[in-house]
Amino acid sequence: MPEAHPWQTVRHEVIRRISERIWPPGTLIPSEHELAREFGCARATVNRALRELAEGGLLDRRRKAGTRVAVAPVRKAKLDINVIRFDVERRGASYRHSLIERRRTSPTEPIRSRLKLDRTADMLYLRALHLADEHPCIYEERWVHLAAAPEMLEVDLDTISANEWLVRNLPFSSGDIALSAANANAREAALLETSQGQALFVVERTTWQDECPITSVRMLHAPGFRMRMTL
Amino acid sequence: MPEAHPWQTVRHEVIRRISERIWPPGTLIPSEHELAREFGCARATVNRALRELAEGGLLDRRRKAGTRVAVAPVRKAKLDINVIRFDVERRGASYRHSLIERRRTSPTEPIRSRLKLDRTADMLYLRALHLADEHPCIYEERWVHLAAAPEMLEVDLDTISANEWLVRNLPFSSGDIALSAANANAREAALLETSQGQALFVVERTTWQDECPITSVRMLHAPGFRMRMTL
DNA sequence: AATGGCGTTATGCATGGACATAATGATCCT
DNA sequence: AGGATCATTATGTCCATGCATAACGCCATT
Repeated sequence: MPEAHPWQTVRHEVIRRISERIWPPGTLIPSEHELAREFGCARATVNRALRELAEGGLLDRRRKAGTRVAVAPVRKAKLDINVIRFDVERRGASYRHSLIERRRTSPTEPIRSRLKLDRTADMLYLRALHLADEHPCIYEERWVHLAAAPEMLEVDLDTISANEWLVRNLPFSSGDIALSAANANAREAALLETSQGQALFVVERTTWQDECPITSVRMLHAPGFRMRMTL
Repeated sequence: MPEAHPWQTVRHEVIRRISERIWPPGTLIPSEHELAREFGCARATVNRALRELAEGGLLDRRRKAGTRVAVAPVRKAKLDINVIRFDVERRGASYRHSLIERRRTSPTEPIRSRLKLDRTADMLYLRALHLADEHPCIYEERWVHLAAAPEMLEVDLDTISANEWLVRNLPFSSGDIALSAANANAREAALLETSQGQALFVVERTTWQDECPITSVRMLHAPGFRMRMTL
């Protein structure tokens, strides 16, 4: 495995020294200057390597104080949030989605507080099913803030899912995600072709553009779903 | 909001142009050279900003082809994986853990295949409960590969949890995580002080050091648990 | 019309120098 | 002794420049 780029060589070597406990947790490691001399490269190169490792949580860096190996590393796992259709098709299944309900209405109280809107807000309430090879894989309930996405009214949601339209047309700047587990109620069980009480994986996502809420969605995954990530 | 650092100014401005659809999805944005001229900074500075945005999934960059706004952004959510004790204490609760079982044994078939070990592997099988304010919040079943962590045999697991000891003493280089939902069986329900069939949030994590497996753990979270992340 | 080669170009990375900033630790003053 | 001050130092960031590499697109050849 030839390390073509110096900064990757440095990163790799630092990881090695940490994992082999040459530099145990808590150790103050040499300064960028010293490492640059040791590896025979520029300080900026060492900096790039150390910065990446610090972002990953393996190192703690503070000005003047120096760089030390994280004592109790808060590892950062990365999760790719993809368009649902892609996830399904990547698994080799055919994708289809089906709109169950589409209603223009004002938000319920929980949604109002979550999106920081008042009762006069003009919203679209959508319920839809995502299918893989004609089997339901996700049931979603979504609220769309029409002031943030007025074009949404014109979109043919049988052709393109709200999920995909929003991702493509409103690149959002921020959002938060909550993952949990819940027992399927009768309606949810029927839609997902499973039985009442079945444990479902729940993803709740709210996205914002600056301070303006765009959409909030609750997605129930069919039994057997596993969300994978690496760190 | 004064942007002290040029590269942050650039990043912020690019985000603005994307979110305000001045550069709609798919657009080929100006080259680093042009942006550097426009912002009156060095190309390296523009590069830093664009590279970060590309890592976040908002831009697609290819040599010669240039940089374009991602059409269907695969957003990257970041999850902080902390030591359980910290998570509990940060919520203001008192932490305690309790070892239920500790057995030196050879791995079961599923574990063997997951960790790519054979039946002769020397392992520690642990079952433990993590409590917040004396209420169970996580039940974990863990396999530790003793060849990778022989000191584990000497550790007093009533004093420090396996979770914490491993994180502190074996900074791992890689790992994978799978999240899912499962119905509690009778034993799990009893341990977590809930009822059978209750939907539980399940985290399965396997960590490796280079190619050598260290530990594989299945953690069942008590009802009501929500894992939060931002993107 | 299809194919193969080649120049052009945008990004990827490196260098070496510089200044900014923050925190440490020693020194000085009260 | 205690507190304020300041030089030191490691990281954070920047710049200008250069070479490396990948890939688009033109062009000549087949």
